[in-house]
Amino acid sequence: MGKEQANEKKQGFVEHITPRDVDFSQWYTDVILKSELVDYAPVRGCMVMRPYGYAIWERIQAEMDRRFKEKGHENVYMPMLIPESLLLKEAEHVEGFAPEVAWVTQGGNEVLTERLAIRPTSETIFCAMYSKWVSSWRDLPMKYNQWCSVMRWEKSTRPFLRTSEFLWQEGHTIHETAEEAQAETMEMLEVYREVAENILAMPVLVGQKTEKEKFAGARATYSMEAMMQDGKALQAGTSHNFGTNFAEAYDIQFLNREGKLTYVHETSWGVSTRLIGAIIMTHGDERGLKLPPHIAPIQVVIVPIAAHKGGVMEKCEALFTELKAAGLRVKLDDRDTLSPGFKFNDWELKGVPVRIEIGPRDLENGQCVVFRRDTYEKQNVALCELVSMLSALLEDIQHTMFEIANKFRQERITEVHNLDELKKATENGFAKAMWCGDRACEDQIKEEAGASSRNMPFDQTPIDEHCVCCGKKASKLIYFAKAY
RNA sequence: CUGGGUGUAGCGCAGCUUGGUAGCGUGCUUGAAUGGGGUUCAAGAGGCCGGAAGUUCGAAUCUUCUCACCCAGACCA
Repeated sequence: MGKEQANEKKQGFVEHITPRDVDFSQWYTDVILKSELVDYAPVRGCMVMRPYGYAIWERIQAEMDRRFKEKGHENVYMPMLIPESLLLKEAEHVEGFAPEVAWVTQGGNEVLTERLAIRPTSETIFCAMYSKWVSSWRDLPMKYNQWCSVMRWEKSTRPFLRTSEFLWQEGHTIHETAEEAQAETMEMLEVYREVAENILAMPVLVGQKTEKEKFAGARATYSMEAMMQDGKALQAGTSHNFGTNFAEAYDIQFLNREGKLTYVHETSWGVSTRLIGAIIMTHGDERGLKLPPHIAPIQVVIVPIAAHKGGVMEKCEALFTELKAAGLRVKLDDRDTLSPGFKFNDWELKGVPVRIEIGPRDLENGQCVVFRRDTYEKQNVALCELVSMLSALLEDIQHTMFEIANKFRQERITEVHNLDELKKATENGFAKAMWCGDRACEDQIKEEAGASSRNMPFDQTPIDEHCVCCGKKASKLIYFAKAY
């Protein structure tokens, strides 16, 4: 916050947050710190996830994990350390990750004979184990997932979006055929899309990454891309098909149905705590966080007014019990030194979807005041009808948040036909364009517009015959945007 | 990694030009009143000024080095 702002007479709702439209980056930093999602750690590039932030991650985990298991995956846990010799087996993979690997070189007082990588991702160690575990086509598929943290020695970091250590989930599967591996890759991408849109209320574009942007060692990478409120893209999840690339490097073979030794087809897919950053930058507003009800750690907060007066607190406690029993994630704010006004702002900053106010006036009328965070609307609701209306209200908020985000995104996706249009479109949104498929054009667009290719949608209905960059015959429909 | 900026009480800042051992707001503690959009009054606690070295009788202030964070790029998830 600037000096002038800090010295101004304080008024309004959240004067301690930099306005979103003034400085989006600073707004983001202010929101995540003030809403107590994270704090900076005493280690370079790392963050501490505080209870409220971690609770959001736990909600995301729960939603994802349930779906993974429904699709037949099992959770495992692999070691955090990877011997250098193991990491080095797949050349492209090494080249991609080597610059940002952190190494353990000493244990106690002894210098290690072989240094150990702190996993930047676990393909290599999964491969080592899979090669040990698979021998027959009857063993396939193997569909494992792990929840863990990984470490990448990043040069510049930002809470949730890019930190040296981050929490994620990495699914690793091996299959008998190329078709099965491709189906798995698509199926998990669809799981990600469904959670992003239905649970996080965040519209995403799914599609295939270009050769330039694909994962190191993958035959094909698919992603979901979300648009933040500054018009920049955030890669929110990836799903990779490795074909037999890793299998050949790590010797993962099995006897097929014809009795011939064959390489497995492998996939991997992951989402990280970056999703929390995506939620913040998709939905947040001038008052702070705005959490979709499905992942909000607290869906409903009850704020007593004049709590010491006859019956108020008792009524609040009864209501708390009732809502909790109805399956809602509810919190009673019984802090006795804070004024109601302070609490209103506090819970809005923290993004709680619904607030209930109950005071002496309400008790007389047998009602309460219900406030919704997404639209700021307040209404009086009879206490006897409260429980039944709340679940409908939460669903409506969830739906409305998606619609608003979707409308915002649609308005900022522009079909472009030349480089100038692309530059303009990517200043505050995505450009939808045709591309010849040459790396040179992709590089030139990055150079001139500062925009990178995001992905190529599955619906390839062309919008032009010519490449947006070189004007030659175009072969692909593709999105470009500035990215985080 | 390149360019710019910032580190002084939990948080936000002033003090630095012109050296003399630290101040404001807010928060925190205690008490009382108040309570429907960041309450009020009173009394308190809290900092070797990011770290190291140097100049000096004396350094938050001057010099050098270093670390961390923020912003914009480059690079990467």
